[in-house]
Amino acid sequence: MRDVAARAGVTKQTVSNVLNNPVVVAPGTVARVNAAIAELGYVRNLTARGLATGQSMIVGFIVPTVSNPFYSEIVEEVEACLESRGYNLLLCTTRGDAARAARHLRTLVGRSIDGLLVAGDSDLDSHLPLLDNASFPYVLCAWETEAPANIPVVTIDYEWAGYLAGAHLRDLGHRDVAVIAHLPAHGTRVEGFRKAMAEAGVLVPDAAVYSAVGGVAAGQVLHQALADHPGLTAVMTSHDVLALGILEETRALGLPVPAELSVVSIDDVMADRHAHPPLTSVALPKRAMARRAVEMVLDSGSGRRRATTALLVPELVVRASTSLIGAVKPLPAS
Amino acid sequence: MRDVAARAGVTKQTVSNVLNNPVVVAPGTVARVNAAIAELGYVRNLTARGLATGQSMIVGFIVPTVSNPFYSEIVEEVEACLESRGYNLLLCTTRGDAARAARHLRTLVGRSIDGLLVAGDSDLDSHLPLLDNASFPYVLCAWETEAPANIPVVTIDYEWAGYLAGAHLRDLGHRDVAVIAHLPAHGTRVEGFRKAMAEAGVLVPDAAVYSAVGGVAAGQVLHQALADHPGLTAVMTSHDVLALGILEETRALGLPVPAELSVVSIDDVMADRHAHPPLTSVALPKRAMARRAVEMVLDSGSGRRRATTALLVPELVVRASTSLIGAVKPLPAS
DNA sequence: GTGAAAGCGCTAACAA
DNA sequence: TTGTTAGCGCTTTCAC
Repeated sequence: MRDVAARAGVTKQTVSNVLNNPVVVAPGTVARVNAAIAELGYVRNLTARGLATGQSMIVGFIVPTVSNPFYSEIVEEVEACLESRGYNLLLCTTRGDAARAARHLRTLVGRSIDGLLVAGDSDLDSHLPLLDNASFPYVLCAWETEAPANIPVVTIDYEWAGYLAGAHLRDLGHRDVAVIAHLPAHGTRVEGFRKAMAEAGVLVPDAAVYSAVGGVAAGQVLHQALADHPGLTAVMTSHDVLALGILEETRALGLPVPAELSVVSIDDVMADRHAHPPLTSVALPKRAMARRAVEMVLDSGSGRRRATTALLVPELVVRASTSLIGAVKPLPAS
Repeated sequence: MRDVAARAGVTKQTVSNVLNNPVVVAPGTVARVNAAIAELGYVRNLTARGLATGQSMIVGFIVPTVSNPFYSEIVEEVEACLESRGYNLLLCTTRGDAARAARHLRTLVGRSIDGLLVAGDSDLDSHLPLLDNASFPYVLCAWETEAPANIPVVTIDYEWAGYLAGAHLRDLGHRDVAVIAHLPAHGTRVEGFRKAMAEAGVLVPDAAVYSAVGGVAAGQVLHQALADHPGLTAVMTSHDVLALGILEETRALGLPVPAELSVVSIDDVMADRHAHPPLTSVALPKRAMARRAVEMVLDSGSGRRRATTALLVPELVVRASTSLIGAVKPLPAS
């Protein structure tokens, strides 16, 4: 910067002024400075700028993993929003490792990042106090369990998502249903589901709620559920990874969906559209949540700084994996 | 830091010394300083440290997307390696947008990051000169097209991957084959495939090489290929997303795999294992590549700084989607 | 083993 | 409109 200043016959400060907007600089000077910048191939050092301003133009994001379509979509949207506002993304994954999550948190506090988004409750709950020393705003994101008070959180109404799935099955006439869920993480979704079924007077017993991690496991669990509940007409899964696994399994079993078993899920991942049959799922507004979260951290300086909660509402997307109970069975696909 | 120093009755410098290894500090002093740090909840400012040392402990990574299993796996491994060495990851996605890629590159040059990994050749080829001004080492990664000379690159022998797929089909006796590929990006893989087939004297004509982006499109293209080549006994796809789409389609078509059509692919994504049938695929050593790339950028300071090229070799993983030509057809799954 | 001084490259506030 | 002075929080060099 000093070199640029010298070459343009001005001081560092003037160079700084043409680089930043606020101060008006004489057109001639601007031209000379820009010429010098171009000739020297100068790029301003953002670290130094960050130290001087206290703004790093970096936002951190702690996420459990990126190899899950739910999170990878959120990460992409967050990155896109940040980029459009001139920020960069510092990505940290926890991978189900609480110690690692804590390490990340500690490092981030030391970095003067301009904000932090935290998704993936399970690994972090207990370590959140580390952020007390943080000099930047942070918001919790995609938080499914009870969020600590006084911390802004933008999340989805997961219970409502479960309710919508349940109401759908209920309205289709299903009464003998099972749930396959990623527990305990998705407990809220199951509660919502139960509430919807309860409105038709049907109680979903614990014996009809199975736990599974991953699509393959879900497939196995389906066998169990089918054996336990011979009258079963429908299944809800707590997220699409499980549902996709179940769809695979029904195909192997020769069990026609939705004719003999309706399957409804939660998340609405892109692959759902192309599943066989296309999966009925409650769409979680991931991208909207991502955008909201970014706005929230970045704008938390201006205006009120109080903890706010944004609760986005999911919507049912009906495709072909659910049908009225007792509907005529179509012939198996030729 | 000044406060810590005051509380411990020493100077900033001494605090700095206990924080960093090199200088030996009296045990008593160390204890007092650490106590002060703990009491004050002090965390050292990495921006300031970065400005002073020229080391930010941040490595950048430019990738096309994270919602593709190939890249998300690489991103995860890169992040893990960096974390274990005390670095953080600055993630940039290009999303097939060259302008955006260029913007990212420009910003990164201004950040004093300690290194940069660049994957996703197609969007960036032409903008690479922007890195000439960079003050940090960078390495190209997962580069499939011709890499610019004099830049270190760690990638995979994609042609060999194609060759392995071809050799597998060839050794199984297949002669009438088609290729469905993400072109032009995966052209190298197709070339390798052709070489393997050529060794059995079979020429794969351009008319048997189809282009498709995405699994659904691949499914459509399969119809076309089947119509064009009635004698078709095997298909190679250039990556697993396409193969998975094709497997779905064969199921809808009632075309048994591998009895009537063998399918071999390239990549070996986790989902392959659980596909129906499990997909035979040439495994690209993504995680090894990620590790190598991280080592390469971070260690490029020490020792020789010359451009090096690491070419990792893929390996065929035989599962159940390929079989000897003319093998007995199993009955369709009950 | 510890302290004092200088400086990393930039911006903030004010003075000219 | 431009220049001057300070200082962001840390490390480095060297003297004590």
